[in-house]
Amino acid sequence: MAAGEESRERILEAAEELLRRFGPEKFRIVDVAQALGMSHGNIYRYFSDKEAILDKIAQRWLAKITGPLQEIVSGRTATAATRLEEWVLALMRLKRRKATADPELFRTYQAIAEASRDVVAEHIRHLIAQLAEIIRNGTEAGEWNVRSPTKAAEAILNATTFFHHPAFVSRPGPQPTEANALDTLKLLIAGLKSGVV
Amino acid sequence: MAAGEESRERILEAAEELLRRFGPEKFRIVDVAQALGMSHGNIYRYFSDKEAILDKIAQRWLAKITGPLQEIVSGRTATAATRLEEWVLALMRLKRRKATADPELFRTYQAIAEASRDVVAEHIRHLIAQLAEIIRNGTEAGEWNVRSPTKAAEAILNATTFFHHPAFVSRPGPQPTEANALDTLKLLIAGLKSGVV
DNA sequence: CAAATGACAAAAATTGACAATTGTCATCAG
DNA sequence: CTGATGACAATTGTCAATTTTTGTCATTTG
Repeated sequence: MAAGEESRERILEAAEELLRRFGPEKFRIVDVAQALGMSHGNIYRYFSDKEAILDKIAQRWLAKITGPLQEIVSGRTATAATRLEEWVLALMRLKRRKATADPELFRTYQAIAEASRDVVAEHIRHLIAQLAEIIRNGTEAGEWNVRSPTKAAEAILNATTFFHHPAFVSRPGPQPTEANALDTLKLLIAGLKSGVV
Repeated sequence: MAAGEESRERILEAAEELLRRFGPEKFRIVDVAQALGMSHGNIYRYFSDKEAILDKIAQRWLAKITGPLQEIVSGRTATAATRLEEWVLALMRLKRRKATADPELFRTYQAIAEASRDVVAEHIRHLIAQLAEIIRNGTEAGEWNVRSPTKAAEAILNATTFFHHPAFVSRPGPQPTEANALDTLKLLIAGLKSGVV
């Protein structure tokens, strides 16, 4: 392990623990230091500031989304259409499950992710890349007729935002159903055949 | 004018003026009363509470969106596909223009609308009804093949949320372009031909 | 009698003094 | 020389006291 990497790791773990326990607004650098039995000044040897710690935690959280989705991208057993549907539904379910199981914690991660704009942008690029791969597969298999898989992937991610974006998933009140998502997906998938993108 | 309607109207006008000037968090019933030279207790003869005033203002604001869109719905000159595209783009532009022209004021209206959940729900039903009409026209004209125009309308409104929802329109940072919206719309419109909904 | 007042209790917002937190850095320990 | 400390100024958060605002209602006005 590279020099200092272990300390970085310990700090992140302690930080995440405190974040889960007390939420983002009561998250204190001094408390992280105390939990580790070190002076708070020392934390700054490993992270430039509080934000850098939160960025890293947000990054790890988002990786727990793209991880499971990658299996759907790589699992080449089903048709591309089925995988695309499954990918979107899985994204929707992953977010929903976390939001329902522990709304407090979900809002915590949502808040820190929202503050880490670059981290989120990278996450979105990753999601688009995954979707683009499924679309490319479908085109190569003759299932669809798509000139620009990346453009199509962006269009589909944008079009399904309502179903999986944390801002909507954590909204109070009635949520859209999977059936709603499938209606939208059916239209989009039919569109992929037609060569418009 | 029905009894008391004039007073209601004057109160709403004064309230909106204060709201525009000082924003939603500094909006005070007592100030509305003072602006009209009446005691604040008298306001409650016309509105059950502060929320009722804000609901009404939100309702009027949202009506300024559906109004212009209705012209696209009713103007039967172009093809349904063109009108559907124009309708979504118009919705996007209306929101964007307001958000860009005066971000502060946009956030004010957004905040009060967000608090008036029933008013927003009604607005969304209205939008769906407008879209459904365009879709019904397209189906009757043989342009598309849609069994349930309302379902299709919902699916399309959901799919374009990212482009016109106030929460996204008022987000800092880069906004999706009209070209992005058109990519999504092309897929959706192609889907309408295929009879999947 | 419809329209308006103003006094009132309860709730909510504001203030300001005080405490805690952040981030830096000169210094220390091994 | 790397890792850690603790004292420090500046910023940010807390909380109880105080003020303002809300919503009601018995009473007044024209």
